[in-house]
Amino acid sequence: MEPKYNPEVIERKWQFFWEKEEIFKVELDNAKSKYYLLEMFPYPSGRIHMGHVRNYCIGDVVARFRMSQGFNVLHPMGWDAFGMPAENAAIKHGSHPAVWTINNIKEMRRQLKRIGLSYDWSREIATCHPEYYRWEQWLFIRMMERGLVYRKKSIVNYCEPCATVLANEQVEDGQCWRCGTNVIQREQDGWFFKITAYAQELLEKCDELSGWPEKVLTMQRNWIGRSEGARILFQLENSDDSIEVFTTRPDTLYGATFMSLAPEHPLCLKLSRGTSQEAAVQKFVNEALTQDWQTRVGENAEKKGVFLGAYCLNPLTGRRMPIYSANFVLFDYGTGAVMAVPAHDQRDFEFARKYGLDIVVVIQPDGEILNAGSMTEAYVDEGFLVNSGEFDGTDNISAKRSVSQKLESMGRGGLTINYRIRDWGISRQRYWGAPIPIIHCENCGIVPAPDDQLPVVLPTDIDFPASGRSPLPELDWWVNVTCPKCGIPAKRETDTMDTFVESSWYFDRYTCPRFDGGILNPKELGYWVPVDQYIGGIEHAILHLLYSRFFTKALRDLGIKSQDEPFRNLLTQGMVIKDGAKMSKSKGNVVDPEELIDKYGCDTVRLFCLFAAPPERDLEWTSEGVEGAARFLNRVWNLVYLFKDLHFPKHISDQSDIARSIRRLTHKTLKKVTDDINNRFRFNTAIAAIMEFSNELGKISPRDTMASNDLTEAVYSAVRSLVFMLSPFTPHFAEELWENLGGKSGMTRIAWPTYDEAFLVEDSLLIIVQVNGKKRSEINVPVDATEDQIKQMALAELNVQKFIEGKTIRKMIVVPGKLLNIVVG
RNA sequence: GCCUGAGUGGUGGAAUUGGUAGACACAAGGGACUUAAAAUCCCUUGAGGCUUGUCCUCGUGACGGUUCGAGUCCGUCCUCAGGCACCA
Repeated sequence: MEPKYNPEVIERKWQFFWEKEEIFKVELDNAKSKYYLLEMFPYPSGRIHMGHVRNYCIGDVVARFRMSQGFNVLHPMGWDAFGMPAENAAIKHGSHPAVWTINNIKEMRRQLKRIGLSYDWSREIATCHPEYYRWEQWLFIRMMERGLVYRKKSIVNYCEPCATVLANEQVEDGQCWRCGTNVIQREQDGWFFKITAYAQELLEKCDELSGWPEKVLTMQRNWIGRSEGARILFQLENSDDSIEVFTTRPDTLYGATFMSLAPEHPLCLKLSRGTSQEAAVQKFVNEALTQDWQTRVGENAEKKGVFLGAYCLNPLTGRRMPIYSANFVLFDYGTGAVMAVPAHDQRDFEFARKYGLDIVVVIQPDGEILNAGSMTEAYVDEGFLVNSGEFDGTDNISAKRSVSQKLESMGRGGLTINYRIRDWGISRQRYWGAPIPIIHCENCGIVPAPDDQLPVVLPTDIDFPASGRSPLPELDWWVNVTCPKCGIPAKRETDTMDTFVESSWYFDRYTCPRFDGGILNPKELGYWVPVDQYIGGIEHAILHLLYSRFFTKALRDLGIKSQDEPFRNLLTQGMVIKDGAKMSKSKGNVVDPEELIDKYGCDTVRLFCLFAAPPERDLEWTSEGVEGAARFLNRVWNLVYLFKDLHFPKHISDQSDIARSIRRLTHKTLKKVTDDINNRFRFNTAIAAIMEFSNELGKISPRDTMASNDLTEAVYSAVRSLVFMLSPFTPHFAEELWENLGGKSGMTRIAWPTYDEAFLVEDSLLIIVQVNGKKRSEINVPVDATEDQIKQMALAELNVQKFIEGKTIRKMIVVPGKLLNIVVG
């Protein structure tokens, strides 16, 4: 055994060993319990960063621990390989997105391998691979057949020079993030996934996700945004057409005095046409649509509107309600039209005051008379209906139902549930994404690519234009095809899919990554899913996790999956922070993982990542802390070196108190570490316990063991337990020590040590003695001491007597094995 | 504004079910070794007090409450972080 810890040599040695022996390769085995552990796969940006390291180290501890517990652990890794940065780099450096991506994957795979993670690399997936997106295209068509995919016109952020739709997060201050041009709102055709079909189930199933952080569930519930209310039809004056609104306050319908439409609402221009308001409305709508979002609906945005020159009729009062377009009405929510009840809605109130519109009070609170003329703000709370015809006097809560029922009987609306969540627009006018497998035919319209023509391969043998535009629409040889239905010349869809589509099902594909008989191999899928533990950043709390839940439900309804939910347990790890801020290039506080590995070895880096904070909290990076982790490993190395030649005694002839206490601490630590990893994911406290254990062992010298073979046995076992407990955290370090101690290599295949309750028994107990709840003394009592004996010993304590002298003992509270509280008065 | 979290020494954090507050580590100070430094090892380290003890008082964002006993439970409030936000 080397007298000094040399991480560079041993890390290379053990990584080679694990790879050669295929230690982490797993296969379906019905005889064994499976455990599917997954960390969110990375975007191949080129270099791994500390956030990745932290995420994957946390996962690796769990994986190795479960392996040692005898589970058949599926622990895969892959690449979320489509996306804009590849195109961006291509424009900047003149490389091809595919080449850039493949090189990045190569580099990052090399970096990940240096951390010594327990992945089954034989299952590696890159989502840009045609054999991956082939099945995504297949699924797209199946979903289309079930009505879960459709095409519609919608209003999107659009950058003209770049010729693409931009996601909201790609618009900065109203400008394109890449070219700086003002983004415009443009109506455009696009493909949508009907996630709203599952809105209710996605919401309800949140209650069953007991292994998810409450925080994430709350965010998802808010995002889905269910609200109960009514839909109401307002007939247009001099027309048979109606405007439909959604409201949560049908009880205030008698007080609706005007109507507000979102500027995007098609009726704005239609109704004002030919009226004296036509020009004003055009100007207003145009302004609202070209304005950036913050200016229009931001915190300080002014509420503005314009009369359309048209009226609709209140279905219950018959009142002529002027129709306005208002900038604060969201086209995306409800129906994009709002019945305005100024007396009972603050926005409508302000709007009515500004434009001189009628305010009619229809809800009266108890003990206060509202007067429309003197109100300074809307009354939005509960009360009784007034000015509401047959409903006068009913409380407004029950009026919600009765008013809705009346509307329903009139055919003018009824109770309904509205969701905030929108359908998922997946069309991107980008090149580097999975092609949408559709053919547009003049005769047949939209025709899916036939299954036997899948995958629709993204052409890669092309020059990538410097303009940044997708080259696909210009690629005549690719775009021009014959219609699979009627055979006439037709054109391919040139939009590609949002990259969130790939990440919505990759965890299923890991169960059978090379299967070519279908999207998923039912046998493998049935054995491995659901994911038992998913680990990743909180930034995916809504999008990725919600989309994945949606896909699992869609796959279930297609008869492919049998689970309702993809991820049984979710751990959201915190960010890596340095000098109080998230590591970023712009702040100049980035720490390069590889430099650290060069300097200290990956085991030290791993140990620090796991020790400095519990996983879900942010981790403050300090170089001193890393030094500390390295020092600890050196101390353990030296300790093991010191005791490496101890032999397990043939027979034990003596009894040693030190041996007993070492044995007790060994098993106590085993219990603590097992429990912390198993049930709590508290690696920081597990490591702290190991440190304490190691500190105690450090106090024993080899000379002590010569005198007692009882102690020899205790230390022999303690040192081996110490090394084993470190194996999930610092696996190379542990394997090397284990081997030097004569152990078998491949520790994940060796059973995790169990603790023995018999060794945990203490010789004596430390009892805290309190007087009136304040600690006044502590006493050591024999384990078998009776309550009376403990009380007598406590009362005999000098410092206790000081505080009870001259007072009456009211009672004594005994917490067995821990504490005695003497209550005096 | 609403919804989540969180607030403990100089710092990161611990205290798992209401029972010794500050484990473990970092930093700092002192000492040993060394010609010296680094490394390593040992000691001290929440604040305050004097009577220097198996001592006392205070102390977990603030103020109340429940309890024999509260970092932990309840109420009110403050601060910070994250999410949502004119959602009809």
